[in-house]
Amino acid sequence: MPQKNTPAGLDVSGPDPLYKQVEQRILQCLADGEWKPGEQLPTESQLAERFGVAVFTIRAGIGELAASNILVRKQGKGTFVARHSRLRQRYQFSHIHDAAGRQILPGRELLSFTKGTATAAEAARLGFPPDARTPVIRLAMISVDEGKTVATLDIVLPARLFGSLTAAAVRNAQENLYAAYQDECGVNVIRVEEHIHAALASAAEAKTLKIRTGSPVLRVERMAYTYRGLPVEFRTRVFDATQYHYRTVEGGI
Amino acid sequence: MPQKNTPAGLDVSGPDPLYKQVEQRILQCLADGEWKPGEQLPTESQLAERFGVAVFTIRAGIGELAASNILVRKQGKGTFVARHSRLRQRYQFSHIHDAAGRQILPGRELLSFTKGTATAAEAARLGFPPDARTPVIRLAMISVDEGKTVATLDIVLPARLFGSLTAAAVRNAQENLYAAYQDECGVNVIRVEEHIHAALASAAEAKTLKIRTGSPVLRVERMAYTYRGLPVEFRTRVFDATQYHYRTVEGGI
DNA sequence: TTCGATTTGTTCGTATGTATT
DNA sequence: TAATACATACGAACAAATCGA
Repeated sequence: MPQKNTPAGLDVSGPDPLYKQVEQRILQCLADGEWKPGEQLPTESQLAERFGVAVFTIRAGIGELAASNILVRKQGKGTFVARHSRLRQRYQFSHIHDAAGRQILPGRELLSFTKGTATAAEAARLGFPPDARTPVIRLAMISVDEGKTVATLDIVLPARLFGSLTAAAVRNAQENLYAAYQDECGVNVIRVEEHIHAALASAAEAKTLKIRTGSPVLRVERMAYTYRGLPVEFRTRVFDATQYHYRTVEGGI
Repeated sequence: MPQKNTPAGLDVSGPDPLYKQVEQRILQCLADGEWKPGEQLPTESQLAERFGVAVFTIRAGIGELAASNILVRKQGKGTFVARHSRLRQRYQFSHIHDAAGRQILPGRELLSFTKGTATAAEAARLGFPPDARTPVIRLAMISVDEGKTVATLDIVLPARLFGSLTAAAVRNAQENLYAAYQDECGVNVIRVEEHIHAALASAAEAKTLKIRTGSPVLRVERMAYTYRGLPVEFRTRVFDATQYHYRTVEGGI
């Protein structure tokens, strides 16, 4: 008998330690939608019984997912699937700051909500074959802060995942659009990658942002991913580089 | 007796749990230079005896510092103070990518190494009073990749911490300048904050980067910090935005 | 308001596995 | 091979937070 399998499928003699297998199993359940954003997971003892391991091992697995902001533990209540709060960002996903260093948390205004097919470039980014005419939803928006247009915001979403998204839901969404993705479509963004470019404002951008054509702008292209690296959103933000900049922090303590 | 103190000073009845106190004590030892970059810490059992707690508690404290890349644990060997490798970045501190998405890991060329006093703005960033005429070291460099000048790189260092730094040490430093800071001056960078601006190339920048004056550039201003939030370096990098861009990733798994 | 049941947080002791020297 | 050191795993106890009776 070269290996021992518990009924739950965890492999005691496998290459990965049990707590990492627990982590993967929980991630799989999340990807399968068994536990949706905001919902409570079974208690640690229940999970221990289900997976056939000690509570200690469950805690180690959950601990890693909590450190990654995938799960949230609340003493006395339980363990929950992390949500994007409606009122503030779960991550510091908004990196726009003004010249004084103050973080800008702008509101949004929806200009258009249209359905179409992905361009080859968009399909490639969203993980679809370039010639598949993948149905997408396009959102054209502007970011507004204290009455000023801070940035243009263009979003491309695969229609297959976001079929239930409506213009009204986008308009009603408060600070964080990703909360609407969760509530309306069950899509949970857990990772983003951004490419920051500098460019000169096009005539259209200049008009929207009320700046001069050819003045410097920052263009931020973001890919957002859900569980298991599945790409779910491509967005482009353009803003006046003479008024605003982009800020990041790296490293701990 | 409202509280109980072990001889090592850990407060059992304090507001913070023991493992967090262990974390703080270890951080203090690092800040005091008791264990220098690359050196081995006492074993977990020794630390447990020293602090008067169980090995489990020491492991919890060390675990948090290891997760922050402050310490490195090696099975069978011991726990070590993390180092900036000479050959590659400990963090993905280099965020410059080309149009094809390839990360640029450029070499450096030292143009000048001078000593002077901080401007008011520099003093403010480095945590000194603006009128103190704080002595600083200035490094003017260019980043070079495959024979091309990728970026200008200007660094300001407080002379008080970097008195032992020499132009030769900077020239000899391989990929990672922060390794030289460790080896030559015992300064360990553990956190950086970057502000990314877009601008139009000045005449001087254009000449160095071999681009046209007024073409778009990205200007990245970085503050680097060591233990306990002490600022130790201010650097500015400027590069051609038509060839290169800045990339970040956020979130887990 | 108080009390008790539930759930996670912290701490300890112990045993065994695995990498290093 | 043997000793050392960290990694994994289990069991147990109590603390702290939460919630409902």
